Amino acid sequence: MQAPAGRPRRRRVEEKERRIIAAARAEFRRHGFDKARIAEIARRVGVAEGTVYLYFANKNALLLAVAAEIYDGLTREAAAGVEEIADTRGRLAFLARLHFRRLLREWRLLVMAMTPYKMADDYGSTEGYRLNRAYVRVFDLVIRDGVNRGEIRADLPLGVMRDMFYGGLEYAVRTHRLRPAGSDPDPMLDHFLGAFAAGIMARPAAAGAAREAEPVTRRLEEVAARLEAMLR
Amino acid sequence: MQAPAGRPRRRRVEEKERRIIAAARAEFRRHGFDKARIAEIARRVGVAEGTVYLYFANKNALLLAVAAEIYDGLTREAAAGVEEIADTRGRLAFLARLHFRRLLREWRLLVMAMTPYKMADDYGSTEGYRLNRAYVRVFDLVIRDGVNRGEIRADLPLGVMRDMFYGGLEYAVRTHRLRPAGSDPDPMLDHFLGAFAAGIMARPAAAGAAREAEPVTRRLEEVAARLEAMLR
Amino acid sequence: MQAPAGRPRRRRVEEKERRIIAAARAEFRRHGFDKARIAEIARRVGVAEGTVYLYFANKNALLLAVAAEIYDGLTREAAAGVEEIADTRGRLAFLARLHFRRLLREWRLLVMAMTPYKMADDYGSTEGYRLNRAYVRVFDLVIRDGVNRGEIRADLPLGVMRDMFYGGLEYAVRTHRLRPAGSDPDPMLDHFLGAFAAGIMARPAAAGAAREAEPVTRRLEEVAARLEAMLR
Amino acid sequence: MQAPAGRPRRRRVEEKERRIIAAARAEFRRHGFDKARIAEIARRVGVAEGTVYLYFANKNALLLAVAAEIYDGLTREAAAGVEEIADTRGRLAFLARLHFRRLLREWRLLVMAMTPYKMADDYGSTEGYRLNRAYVRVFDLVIRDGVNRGEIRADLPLGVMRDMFYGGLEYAVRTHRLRPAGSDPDPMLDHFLGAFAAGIMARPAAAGAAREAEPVTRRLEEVAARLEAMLR
DNA sequence: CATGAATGAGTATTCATTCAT
DNA sequence: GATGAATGAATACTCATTCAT
Repeated sequence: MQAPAGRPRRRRVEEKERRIIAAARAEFRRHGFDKARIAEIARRVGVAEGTVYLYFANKNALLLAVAAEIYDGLTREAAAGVEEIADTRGRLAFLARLHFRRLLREWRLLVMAMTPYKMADDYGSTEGYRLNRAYVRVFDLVIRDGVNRGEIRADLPLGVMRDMFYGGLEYAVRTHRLRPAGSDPDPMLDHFLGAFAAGIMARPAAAGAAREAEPVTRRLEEVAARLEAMLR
Repeated sequence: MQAPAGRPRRRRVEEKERRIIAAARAEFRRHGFDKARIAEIARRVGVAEGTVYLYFANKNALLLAVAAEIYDGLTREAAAGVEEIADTRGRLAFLARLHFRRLLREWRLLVMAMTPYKMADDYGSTEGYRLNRAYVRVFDLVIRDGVNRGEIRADLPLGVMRDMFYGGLEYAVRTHRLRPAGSDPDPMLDHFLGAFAAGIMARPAAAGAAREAEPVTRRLEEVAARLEAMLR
Repeated sequence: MQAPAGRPRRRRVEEKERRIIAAARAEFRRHGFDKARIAEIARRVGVAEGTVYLYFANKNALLLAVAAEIYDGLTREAAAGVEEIADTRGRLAFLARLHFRRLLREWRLLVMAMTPYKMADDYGSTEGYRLNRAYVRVFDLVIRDGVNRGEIRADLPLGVMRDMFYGGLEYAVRTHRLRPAGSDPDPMLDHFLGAFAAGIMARPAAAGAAREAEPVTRRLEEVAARLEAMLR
Repeated sequence: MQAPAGRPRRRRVEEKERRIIAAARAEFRRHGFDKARIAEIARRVGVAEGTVYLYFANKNALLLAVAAEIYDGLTREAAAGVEEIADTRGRLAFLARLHFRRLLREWRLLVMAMTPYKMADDYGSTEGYRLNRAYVRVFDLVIRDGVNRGEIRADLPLGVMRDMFYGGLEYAVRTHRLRPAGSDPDPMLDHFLGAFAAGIMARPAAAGAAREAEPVTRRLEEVAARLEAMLR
């Protein structure tokens, strides 16, 4: 009834791989790719340097594994969250917030993982590219679903929306990082989503007219507020 | 009786500085930052390596000077172009195309010039940041002007629009680079502008219902303007 | 009633040893000693790396086994060929051609097998040395036989002839390798043998004057032999 | 009257190059190529490691420089010695002794320098090959001169003689190294030269006969010496 | 202003060999 | 006998930057 020896050993191997990735993740986060030292990663895991190379061909492969782990997590969270939300707008809000938060919290690591390292010209054929595709597929599905439901404009190429969404979010994180620590990003995200939705959502006739009037009424309210202030 | 040597000497110095920057730009473009060699830059200019250090404190300063040159050009082109266009939408189209083209053509150099700052924790206090601010100020003016004209929603923070615009464009370039060489980016840019405008414009003169609402909102707008004038 | 397992098992073991040597030979030939990888040898044989070390103490021992195999083959061929040839000159011609061809064909492997010993200070106590001795013994026997028959000068130390023969041949191969591929080495080998024979043969039945001197020297030789016999 | 600054600096540079080569020579001799450490060479010269690379592109270039120095010395000595000797046989004896002694004294370094390093297949296009050619050219001239004087057989290709000469000598050194330290190599060298000369020298009728008798008379003299010893 | 020789820190990677199973 | 995961030593080379002239 002894379990075949292969199993536990195999499990130990997978366990070790995970620990190496975890250590690498910490090291990359702390020091960036170039200054991360394989020796330090090995030391943390408690193995010899050579052992790292039994699991990963080289430093780049290690970064890729870290990136894959991050992307996997992101993709899973994104997919799970989307499944629990019914309306397109809500789904986009969820994806935006998820992406924004993760990017903000692990800026250095994620930029490193997402920016094709060293601006490779062959990014398209990269493993990193495939990881990215898998992640944004969740976004794509949300959009396609929204188009089918008539909520999203059918005339816009998906790629344009995607670039505007994720590009805008990345820049938004960058901007947010310039603000004092602890600033609440939610109002900004609301605006972002508002603009993005306005850009891509189909306009049901009535709602459209109402929305067009929105800024004007808002300005009127501002004027009113000022008048009130004067009278007080 | 000594002729004022300062001028011509100064001119010679500036001339040499320009030549160093030009050589650096070529070298950075060809090899990227890390593999660019100061020695090669000096050789091209025809000076000793040490001489480069009389003009620039270090390699980073050299990259910064190159970036500054690029940004200056961009900023000038952007400002000049905007001045010749009357309507906001046309201005944005111009800025988008300009940015897209430059980024596409000098992707490596521009990403290089921007990436270190992306990851830096003190980006806000960076010279690179200041260069960037000067450049996007053109965009900001276009937007503010558009808001004043009532063409652009007044409720959206400028920063959100800016991030969506430039973030979206950067990602669009990245996407475009994955397509076969020579692909025409214009249709995509049109869609991008369409979506962006729809997101931020107060009245993309489009939807039928919206059009009917027009007289009403216009009258409201006029009322608001008069009230504002009174308050000022 | 247990069948004597030793035999077949032993046979299997020897079989595996042979296969390892064969794989090592191929690997060494292809990549040279330093770049030959034990792992690749094991893979080819279809055993684990550790298994190789059950048969050979280390990489050097493996090279030695390969060298031994080569030397054994050479030695056997040399001995067999010499046995079938009657005259000394013909025997030397055979040995020269055999050595030349083998060295030419397996230059890299054979130089590799010999070079470490070239430089080692303890070459004399080396296994490689013993292998070499066994091989050149065939040459030695030919020479001794030739001396006994009066065909070869008795005054020359055997070692001198041996060094000239094999040293000359090794350099001849080296020279031949510089010539265009496919060049015919035979004319060169004929000249080599001619010069070598002229150098060591007692009477290259050639020069006229030498023939006249023959009776005199023969008589002197006889006197010397008699005196020597007395002294012994 | 100040000497141009270029000179002494240039002289210092050449001086440093010499010192690096000398240190490398010592290091290579002691440890062989692979185990020689650039760091140690730099330390001995008293410069930084990087400085070594200002003078030599890499470790191989350094070995080549050492080899060149050795070859230059050998070539010069060989040429000078030959010039002072009139007869071909004497010249060959000189060259043989010179080569033998140098090879014996600096066996490791010279084998390293002479053996095309790592058995390169493109030895023919190697700088090492050119150095070697320059050296053996002295031998070639001696031979050609001997042929012109009628002392050396005109029917033998020069390459054959060269290979036999230097190949034989290399093997002779190897053999000699197996003998007890301090053994006198001269008798062996005499025999070597005797055999070599017999192999390549043209035989003037008379001299030929005398020469044939030589070994016999030598043996007679040995016998006489032993008889004398008995009578003493 | 200009030179250019000298500096020296800093690390990924390989692979023969071992030994617990 | 066989396995194969783990070990760990060992080092050439680059190039931005400096500073004596």
